[in-house]
Amino acid sequence: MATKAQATRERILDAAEALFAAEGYAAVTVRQIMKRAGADVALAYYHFDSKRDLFDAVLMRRAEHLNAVRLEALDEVEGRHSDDAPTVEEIIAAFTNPLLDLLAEDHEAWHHYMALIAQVNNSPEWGGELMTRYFDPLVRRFIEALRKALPHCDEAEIFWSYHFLSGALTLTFAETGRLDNLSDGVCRSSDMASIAERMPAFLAAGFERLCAPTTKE
Amino acid sequence: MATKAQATRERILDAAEALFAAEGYAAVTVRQIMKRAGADVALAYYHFDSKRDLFDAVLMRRAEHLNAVRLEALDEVEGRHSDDAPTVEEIIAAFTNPLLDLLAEDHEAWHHYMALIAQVNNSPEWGGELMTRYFDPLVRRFIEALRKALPHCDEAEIFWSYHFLSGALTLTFAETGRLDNLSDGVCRSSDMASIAERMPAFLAAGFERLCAPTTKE
DNA sequence: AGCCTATTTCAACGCTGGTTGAAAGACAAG
DNA sequence: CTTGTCTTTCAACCAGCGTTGAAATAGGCT
Repeated sequence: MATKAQATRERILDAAEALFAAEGYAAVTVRQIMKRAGADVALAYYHFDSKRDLFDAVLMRRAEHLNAVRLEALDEVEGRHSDDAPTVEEIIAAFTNPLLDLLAEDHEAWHHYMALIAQVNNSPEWGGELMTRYFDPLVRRFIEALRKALPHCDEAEIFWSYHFLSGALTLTFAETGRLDNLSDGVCRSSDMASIAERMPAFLAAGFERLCAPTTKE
Repeated sequence: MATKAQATRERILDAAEALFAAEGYAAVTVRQIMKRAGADVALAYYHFDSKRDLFDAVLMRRAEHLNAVRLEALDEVEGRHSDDAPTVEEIIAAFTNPLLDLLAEDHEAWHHYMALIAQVNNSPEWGGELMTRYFDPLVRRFIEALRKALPHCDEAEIFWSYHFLSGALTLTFAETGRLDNLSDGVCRSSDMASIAERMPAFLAAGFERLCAPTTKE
């Protein structure tokens, strides 16, 4: 059992996660990471192949857990509706609530991770490929569920709606402080209860409006 | 008329904009920028104080124009409604349509700019401060207009809704290719007509749902 | 013509980046 | 105690970074 080495490996990942989240991949040096982790620089290259490999490991580590709990939440919602389909808002809540739970459990860690994901999602260099690699299977399951909840809805409307959702979600969970500045303190980015109350409702309304058979021929 | 030097200055800004948009501030070197601009490295430091100053100049250059045309669009919408208030969707369209117009005029340039803004908006390091510095006056005007269109609505609901809008908008205009991958080609990030048809409607529905006096006491 | 200023080039400085090879330490098995 | 493997440290390499000072060029005044 290499439990001691595993622990340092985790410390390295934690340090890298925090720094990458705060300043972005390129702005952070391996030396900074290892200083924060309290270990020698060269040790990074014992546990990981390269800086880039370390970055991938940071992304991977929590992606698996996150996908698992979200899948569970979706299954739970679908299980509650054995005959009818869940509402759009319920499905979206199954997508966002697990995040809120994880943030409640360990805000520090998951907050860093979410801030990092927001940057990746919005990067032309990485957004296309990395988000697809780490999250696509789960997202496709959610889109499947949404399609059932909106049976008369075009495929394109659902994909576009999901894309709007993705942008709103990643920015919101990134907690950049923008909202705090803009609202002069009326709203706080870190107020998870406010997010839980508002985000699923807001987004569900968007889905339903786009999928309503109104103006389009 | 320093028209010749102005032209090189613009070429430097164009090159910097494209590279910063594609790879982020820290990943891009001044040498790369000047190579793309077809000029000597040192010339960057004749026209700008530092790499960071160049970055600010890139952001500033189009921000002013963008704010101006958006303000014009909002004034135009409000002018059309001298007695009643414009609808939420009209106001949001006044926020997004100018972007679509600019992209139609010169896609290359404005696409780079939007991709850059998406990264800034989602960065904890810059999102709070820079977005506030460059866009706040305009955003506050829009929020004012929205407040009039939703007179019974809480301030907090409007700020949160705007925040969701901001995330959806910046990711969408960043055109990262994520949507293309996810939808297996059914939707294309670069399809501006699809955005124009769907985004204002989607977001307006969200605003209206959050501001509807239903469940909240 | 010569001059003056605005612009552009050249060559370099000091420093830090990611990365590595070899040596040292820890520690379990024999 | 010795051996061997896993983990950690030390010291260094070299390419490339942001930045600068001084020299070259260009182009409008007088």
